[in-house]
Amino acid sequence: MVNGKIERKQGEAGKSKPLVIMKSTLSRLPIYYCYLQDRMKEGLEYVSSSAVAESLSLNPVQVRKDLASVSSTPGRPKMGFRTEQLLQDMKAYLGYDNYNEAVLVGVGGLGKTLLQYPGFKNYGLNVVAGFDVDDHIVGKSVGGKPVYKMSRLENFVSRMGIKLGIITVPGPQAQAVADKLVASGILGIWNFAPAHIDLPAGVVIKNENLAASLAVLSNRIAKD
Amino acid sequence: MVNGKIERKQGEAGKSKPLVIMKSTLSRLPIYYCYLQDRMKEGLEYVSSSAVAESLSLNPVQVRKDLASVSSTPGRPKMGFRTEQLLQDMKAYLGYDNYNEAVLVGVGGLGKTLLQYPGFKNYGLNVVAGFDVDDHIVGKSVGGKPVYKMSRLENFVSRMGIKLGIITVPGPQAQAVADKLVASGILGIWNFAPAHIDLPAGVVIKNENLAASLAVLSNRIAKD
DNA sequence: TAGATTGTTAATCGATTAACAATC
DNA sequence: TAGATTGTTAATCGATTAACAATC
Repeated sequence: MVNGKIERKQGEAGKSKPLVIMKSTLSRLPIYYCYLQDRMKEGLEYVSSSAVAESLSLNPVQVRKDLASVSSTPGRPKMGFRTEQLLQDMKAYLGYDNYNEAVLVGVGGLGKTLLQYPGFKNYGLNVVAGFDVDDHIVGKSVGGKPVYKMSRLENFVSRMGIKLGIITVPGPQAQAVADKLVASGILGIWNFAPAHIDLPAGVVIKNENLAASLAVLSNRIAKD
Repeated sequence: MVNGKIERKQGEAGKSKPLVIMKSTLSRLPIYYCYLQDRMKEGLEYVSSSAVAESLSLNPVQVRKDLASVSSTPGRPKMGFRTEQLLQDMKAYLGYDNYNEAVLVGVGGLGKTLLQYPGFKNYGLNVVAGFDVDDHIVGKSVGGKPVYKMSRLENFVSRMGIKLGIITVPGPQAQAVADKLVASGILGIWNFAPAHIDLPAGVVIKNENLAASLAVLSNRIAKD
């Protein structure tokens, strides 16, 4: 009994931070991050979760929990969180400190846009090259990034040890591209193609689906 | 008591379909739709929810419920749903039958891509024009869509009675653009700008946030 | 002190998943 | 009939929101 009590106490002292952060929290962090950067520029030394909630139209409790789950130091009553510290904690947690390299496959309309999108570097993402089957674009460079032919994909990815692949090919080719990426050692796929992709366990995927977003939006417009 | 019973019975007979469909279901419908189109092309007359679930790596119960919530006719045991009928029901529910007109503001990299994206017409979306401040692009046409100067936005939107606005301007300008759109009578905003937008009640917004998606994906890669 | 803000525990909500009876 | 599939009701899970005590 006494032992149990002591162990519990030690356990409680040990848990400084939750090991995992809720997925929903994670997807809000970049929004906070962006907002805090603006406040930082304004020279605001402290920021309260209530202020953040108010500005971003979120529930204050939700914001408080979200911030608490990443902040290395607890918020101070009546003050809130130190803006700079909080930004740094988020930056570290989101991995914006060290670049994550990625390749992009399919340099069409959307692919081209993403390849030259300058914003990714703020999110710790560095798209190092594009790949395409079209001879008209292979060999060119888009936004300073080289475009190689598909046959070089596997060698490039495995040699550079790249872990993230962005798929922007037409739907029917998505699975084949994914298979190649996986075979080269990719661990995560960001899929913009309108197609379902089957993957072996251990490889994670995030599907970006404009049609799904649009469906929700249109439906809400229609109803009101 | 007897009355109560009768009324309950009538109520049950009356509810042919749920009036509202879960948001999560709604966002899966386009995925089913796409899948069913492929099966249709293959000439498959019937399709079962178990087969759909298997192919799309979803839970069979979830798929069954989703399909049941849009299908005008119940699925038949041992058979499943008539592919053609189900496609038609989804098409109707998602509003893919009648075009929803939209304007796009900010014809930069992403804006240009979306303006000329041919896929939207499959989703019942017709982006009729783009607007921008840059004189170099104003007056040109992108993917067959005219690009007008910003000063024409409000007049254009209100005169054409357009209900949906797509925002692809840099973050700091998003709020001002949204205000103009709302003033012109827009009911829904599809926001691709990395910024929070405040809106009056009655106007719905869907924020598209690549940084959020990326955060979730990177985190899952890092952990595994 | 009073009031604003914090963190935590409990209640609610929405969505998914499990269990099962009904049907062809 | 047996088996695959359906629809529905109940249990579980994850996330949000409400309630409240603690702190500066």
